[in-house]
Amino acid sequence: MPAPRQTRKAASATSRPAASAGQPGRAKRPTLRDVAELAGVSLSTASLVFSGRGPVSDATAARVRAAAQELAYAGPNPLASSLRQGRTGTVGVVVEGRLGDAFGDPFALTVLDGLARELDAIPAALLLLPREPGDDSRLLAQLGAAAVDAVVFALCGPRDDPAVDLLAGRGIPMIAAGAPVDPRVPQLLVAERAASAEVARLLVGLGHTRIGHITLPLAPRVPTGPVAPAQVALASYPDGAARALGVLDVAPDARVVQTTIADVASGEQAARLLLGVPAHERPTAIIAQSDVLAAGVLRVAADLGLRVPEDLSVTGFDGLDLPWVDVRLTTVVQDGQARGRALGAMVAAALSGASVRTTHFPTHLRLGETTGPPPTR
Amino acid sequence: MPAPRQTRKAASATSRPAASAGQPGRAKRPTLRDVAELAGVSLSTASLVFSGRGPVSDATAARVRAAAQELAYAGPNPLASSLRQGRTGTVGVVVEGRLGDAFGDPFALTVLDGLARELDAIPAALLLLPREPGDDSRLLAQLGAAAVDAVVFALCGPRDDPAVDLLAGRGIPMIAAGAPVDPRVPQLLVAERAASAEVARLLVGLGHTRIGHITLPLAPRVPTGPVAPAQVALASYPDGAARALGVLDVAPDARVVQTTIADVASGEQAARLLLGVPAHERPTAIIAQSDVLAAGVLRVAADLGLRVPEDLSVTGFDGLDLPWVDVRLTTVVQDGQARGRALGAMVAAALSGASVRTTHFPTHLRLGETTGPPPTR
DNA sequence: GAACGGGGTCGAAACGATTCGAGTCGAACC
DNA sequence: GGTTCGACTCGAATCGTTTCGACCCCGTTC
Repeated sequence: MPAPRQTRKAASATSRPAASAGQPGRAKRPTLRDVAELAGVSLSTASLVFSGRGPVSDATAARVRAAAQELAYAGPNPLASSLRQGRTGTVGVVVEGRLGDAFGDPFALTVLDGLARELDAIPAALLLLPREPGDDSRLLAQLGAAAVDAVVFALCGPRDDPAVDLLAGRGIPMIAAGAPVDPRVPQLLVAERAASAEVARLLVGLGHTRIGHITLPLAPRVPTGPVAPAQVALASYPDGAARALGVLDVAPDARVVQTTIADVASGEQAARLLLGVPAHERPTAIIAQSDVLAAGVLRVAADLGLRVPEDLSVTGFDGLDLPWVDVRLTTVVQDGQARGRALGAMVAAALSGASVRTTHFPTHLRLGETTGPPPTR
Repeated sequence: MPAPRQTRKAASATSRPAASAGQPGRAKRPTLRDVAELAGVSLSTASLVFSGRGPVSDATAARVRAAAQELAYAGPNPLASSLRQGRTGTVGVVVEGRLGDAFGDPFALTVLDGLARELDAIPAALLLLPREPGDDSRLLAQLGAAAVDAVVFALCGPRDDPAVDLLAGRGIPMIAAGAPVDPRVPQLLVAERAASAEVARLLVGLGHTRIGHITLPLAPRVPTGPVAPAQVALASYPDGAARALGVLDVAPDARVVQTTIADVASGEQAARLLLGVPAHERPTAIIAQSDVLAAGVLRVAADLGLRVPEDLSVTGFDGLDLPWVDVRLTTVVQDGQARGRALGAMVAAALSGASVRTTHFPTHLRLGETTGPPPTR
């Protein structure tokens, strides 16, 4: 075993400055160079030991590891490593609105879970990038400063997003589920409009003529309240817009109420707006754009003494299994887990250099116990 | 205006290789050097323009910006910038278990939301680091590869965590809420045991003698089922253990059942174990370690025809406002938002070099409609 | 008119790794 | 015994910034 050669600043390996009084906590950390010098090998060999990428004799590797141990070297600095390799092992997820609001919807959580699971195989970790509704500045700043390999727009968001320009300029691949709409962003699409139309057709077929529709937010910072059908097509969030258009395709006279966020409370609020009218004007069916909204409708119906489905039919979207909802909701089932995983797979493909194409994701109508013919008069 | 000097590889600024056929997507991006050369200034001056940190004449700045525009330069590479500055603008959050499970509990989500909100001011983004229960390897790999400025253990986790050694070795500050327990990790603590004991005291004071207790998981990968009181003290998750010990301090005979995850379904399952016994053995009060678990208990009680609180008292923990629970639960209120923000503030302090001390976070018992004297046999 | 000060700019040294091509050395083969 | 072949190791270039100290030039001040 050759004696470790003393080269430049070899001393630094042995005598550490021991956290100078000025700096509170941050002592100087050993680097790979320190380790290499203590082990008496070159920087490159030491690197090989940690990355396991090249042939290194067992003896050398052991010496390097011993040196690392002695210096309390915790492994290569991820930042330096990433810079060199051009990979960070981090994928950004843009989240619309406060985290609590966005993931208060169990469906969104399911998607995130599936996505995380799939990215785990790359492997990559998830960086949360929340966007304050109506204020892009913080998100753009984050995107400019964050080192990510790719960005996923997993949840409903605006059709036009300035983040796309920024990311495209950086050459960072993007994957979306519905929004933003841009040729540079491959999508995992759900036939929102068709699925929604199918629900409306079901109800119309049952004989309903007065139909209410509760949408997800159609734009940032909207209040919960009625929306004119003409405005729907202009909505900034394509996801909710498409579902609403599907309903209007089949039931052009549907009364549309949009919500601020997708949660039970908003669903209740919207339901009260639709149902709090004289009985002869009251909708006999309410199509909600999400199961949590539908859950709110069910609660209001119970509160108003309306039986479901005898007095009121209710439908949802997503096919959640909410343990605290006792009826089986008629809804459009989409597997959130699988959707998240599919998004993750698209990310993986993009990162491996493959060109990713827009794909479709299946849904199906599930008949539950919350739909039936309208009350006879 | 001086003509741009032609220095080494100045040509690369004008003639771009245009995505060679071999590499699918990744064209070579312009760097700050390209911009500087095109603008006819030094690299350092160009850097100054983007960081805004030094004095640069308006004319020069404009020229640099124009050059950037022309080359479609999207701003300094975050990776290189971070490496140089030693800061990434990213804070890791260790999440126990699948994302869907962990944040299925609205309380956890609230904490995360508060944390994100506070970190936003640093500014820093949140990197999700899930740990598969009972399998640290993936987490450790992620931690080794992820570039984070700090790590937060915001949710219940194991008392002893190998991640602490790794992070301490890297000099990355850690902040925790209960676990892991380690002198290198300052904590934001809740007086779990005392709060829990207070609940138990309330029930004992009301006259209850047969008390059931439903705990959060006490260790990774546990099945939902009964736990011997002696095992509680040995539990790997200090959070749930402390709450259980608080109950046992006051009601040593309490029957303890632990759950797999904190959700309504697990609460139901545990409640059935406790309540599915002959009436004279059946607990007259159930103390749940979380409001979602208590919600499960309420559902089972309703299913079994037990009136709350006449036949069964039920308590929770967290003080959630669950829109789909109609009674006002007796519970220990802790403001999750505020707790998250407090954690964020501790992170901010740690990053600014201050030494952070373990702190206590307040809770208070809220009397609701779900507790009363036991049935008079 | 010399000394001084300050705005503006620049060169060069980090930051901490990875990777490529080249070099060394011993063993195996003819 | 010379050659070839691997296995192992090394030096140097590179990733794309930020930042420190020096420098230059011009306007002030005494």
